[in-house]
Amino acid sequence: MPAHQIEPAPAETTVGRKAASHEKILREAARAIRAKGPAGVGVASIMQAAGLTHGGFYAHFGSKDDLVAAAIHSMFAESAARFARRVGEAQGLAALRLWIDGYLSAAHRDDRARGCAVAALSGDAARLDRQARAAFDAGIAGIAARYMRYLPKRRRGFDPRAFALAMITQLAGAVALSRAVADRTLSDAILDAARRSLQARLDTLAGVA
Amino acid sequence: MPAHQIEPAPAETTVGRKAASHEKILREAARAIRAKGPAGVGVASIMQAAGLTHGGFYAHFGSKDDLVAAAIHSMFAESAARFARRVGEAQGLAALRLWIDGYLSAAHRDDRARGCAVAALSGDAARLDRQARAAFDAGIAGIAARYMRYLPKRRRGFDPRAFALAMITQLAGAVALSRAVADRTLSDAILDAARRSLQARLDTLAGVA
DNA sequence: CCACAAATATGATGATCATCATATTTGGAG
DNA sequence: CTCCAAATATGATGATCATCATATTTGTGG
Repeated sequence: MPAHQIEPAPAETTVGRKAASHEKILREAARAIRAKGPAGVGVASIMQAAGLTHGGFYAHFGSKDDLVAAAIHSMFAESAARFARRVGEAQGLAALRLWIDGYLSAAHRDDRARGCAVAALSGDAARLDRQARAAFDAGIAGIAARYMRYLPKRRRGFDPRAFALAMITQLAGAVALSRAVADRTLSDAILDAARRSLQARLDTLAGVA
Repeated sequence: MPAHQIEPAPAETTVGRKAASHEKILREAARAIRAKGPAGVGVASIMQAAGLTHGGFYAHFGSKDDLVAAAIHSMFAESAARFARRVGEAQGLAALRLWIDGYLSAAHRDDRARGCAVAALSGDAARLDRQARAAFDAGIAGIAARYMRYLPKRRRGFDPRAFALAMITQLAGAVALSRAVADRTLSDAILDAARRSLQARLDTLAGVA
């Protein structure tokens, strides 16, 4: 019964083409929204990036707000996949160390369009509509849960959830600020400071565990 | 020779009125830009908030971009004053502890229009013009210098500048994310986690110092 | 091979916005 | 008390944008 949700429709068929267009629009929206902000990007330019014209948009999404919410959802799904790919077989704190180094890298800073949604959209999310904010909240909760799986269990003096949340804000805050400043040296120093601070906190955690 | 820069012109005189209007526009711009983002606020609505009509704007600022840059400059000046007022006579790490608790409070989260420019604008700054970004960079450098004055001196294993930068990103990242999430409980947990993490890092620093 | 329906394109519409040209108000000098 | 210049207001202009109505294309079943 759920087979039709899994099987992609043949690309040749009409319905398959519509689905392909839908995905393309979503992918381009996710890129553009991260790069220019939800308010900075227009429906027409997203459609053009997807190789279509603006008029057909409303056959795919009910409104721009709907698109933004769907795009945010897809960004977080992308992030989960990227996390899995990057940490690979690493276990425990070693996995988080790998993730932190990639997150706080110049490459991530310089690829806003494909980077983490939290770093790209924390400043804008508060101004979005209910749907989009719900997608954002769900994404944050998912990231916190993911980090917690690689942290020690709760015990006296250690709260894994609080650690995970503090880690998210340190990571996203550092990347956001490193993009905000124009001076390259300062930007690099910000990433480096956050990386060393977080890795040192993991050292402490390892020592106690 | 610099006297005329200090003496405010009498409010009754024509030139005094213009200066008063200028200040009012700047103040309202600083509020609106933090609340709605630089792209989310229009010249007309700022002028209306200042009790004027849109047309007179260009007698005060050369462009909206000029206004944004000036507003960012004034936000950081405000922040410096707020810091001094809040920490009062406190010295060393105790001063930073006071500041951290105020920064990571629900009151700050809920007053975006008058809060820290870093938390409000980190996500938008990268999209602003040269002038505005220069004002932002200068503000960040000023904050880092301020924090460093309350930290131990540089020594083996401790880099005050790196600590200050990591602190800025943790603070601003946490407030930005606490505003982004719609769920109040999660928002409170984010602020609390960041506060505990930062205060614990200051504990470590005090132990070593 | 043809006609229908789904997918996409073309082309409005009304709203919002930065900017500017011109008109009106008003404090203060004569 | 009158008139000038500075300050502010009124009212365009052209651009961009979300949305929608209508036309055109195109794959596919008959």
